[in-house]
Amino acid sequence: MNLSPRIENFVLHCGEMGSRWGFNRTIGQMVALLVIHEQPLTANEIAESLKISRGNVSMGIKELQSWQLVKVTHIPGDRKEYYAPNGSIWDLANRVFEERRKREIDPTLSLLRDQILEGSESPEEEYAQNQIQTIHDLLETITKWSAELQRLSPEQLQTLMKLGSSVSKVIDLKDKLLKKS
Amino acid sequence: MNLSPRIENFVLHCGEMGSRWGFNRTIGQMVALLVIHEQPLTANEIAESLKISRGNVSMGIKELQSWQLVKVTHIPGDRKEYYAPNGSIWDLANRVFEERRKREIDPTLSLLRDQILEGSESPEEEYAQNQIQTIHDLLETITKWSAELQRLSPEQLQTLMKLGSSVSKVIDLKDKLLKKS
DNA sequence: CTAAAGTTTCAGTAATTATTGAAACTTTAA
DNA sequence: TTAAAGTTTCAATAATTACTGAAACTTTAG
Repeated sequence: MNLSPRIENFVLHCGEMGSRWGFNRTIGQMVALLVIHEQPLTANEIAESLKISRGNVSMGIKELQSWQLVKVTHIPGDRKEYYAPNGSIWDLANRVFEERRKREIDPTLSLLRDQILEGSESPEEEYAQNQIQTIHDLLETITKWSAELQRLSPEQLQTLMKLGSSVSKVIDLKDKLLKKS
Repeated sequence: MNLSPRIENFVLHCGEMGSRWGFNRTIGQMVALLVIHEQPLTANEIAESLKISRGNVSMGIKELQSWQLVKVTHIPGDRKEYYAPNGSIWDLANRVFEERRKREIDPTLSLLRDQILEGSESPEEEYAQNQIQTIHDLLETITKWSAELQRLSPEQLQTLMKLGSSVSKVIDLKDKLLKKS
């Protein structure tokens, strides 16, 4: 399994970006490789293509499954496991987005909720408590909004995204709508 | 500078989350501390509160400035530098969001653009090229959309966010609007 | 100009995170 | 039932990233 220079370029880049996207180099490379290949690949092919150990691939697959980014397929008469991306590019991006929300926002939201329940004891903590409330509200809004986006169909999302510079017009529109009813 | 248990709790949590938010533990703690304190703090106070070295604070401040998250203030007759959050919670979140877009999306977008220009040579690369195009389009849409959000006033953004479950209604509305005109 | 107050830098080291590879485990064809 | 094919686990180690603290640098009051 030798990669063409161009594909190798893409795969290596995704490896470098991997850690910024919430995983590590190997995993970034693995996603890239799977996405760019029409046919599913075996663990050995992945290891060979990326020049990494078989064990590393196994751990990577496991991680990618926890992100729901790969699926396993089989070829009749062949007992090897073949791996492929779990859905379209759009599906994958959505899952990464969702998973990151879980890791980056949810734990904090839950801590802040608890802290708000406790109330502020000393007057010195009054300001702190206020700031915590503000952060909490912000995170909650983001969470609700992102859940909302997840609920939209890809087509609706496309429409929304493509609204582009007319977003503010839509907001105005919504205001008018509210006033009428 | 001793922190109350509750504030310490918050600060430590932000430290743990720091790396998930795109920086490191120290920096997460520093932002938390600055945000929770009404008065600006000196570098020494920060070092003492967080029990970290003075040098580490200096590097942290530098990093926070590159994210545009802190501002420096002075007290007349005192030549020490005092640090405070650079704007409201909402401003800070916005900056983090923007900065992360720059680090996580822009480099890839630029690589993909180049790769698309090169075109696909072998037919074997045809599929790869297609996938790259799809990723490119997705990232470009996200970029445009996020620039759009940055342009909205906080109030407009609030309105948009609070649309919540009526987002899809607004999209339908927009469709109707388009058909009329 | 100079010394005191304050800040930054960076080489060395500590802490964390990723990777290998060999051994253990699992599955299946015969 | 067993041995060959395939997969997973995990202790050891490599690679990366973060932190300290002492020395160098900068600023300013007198």
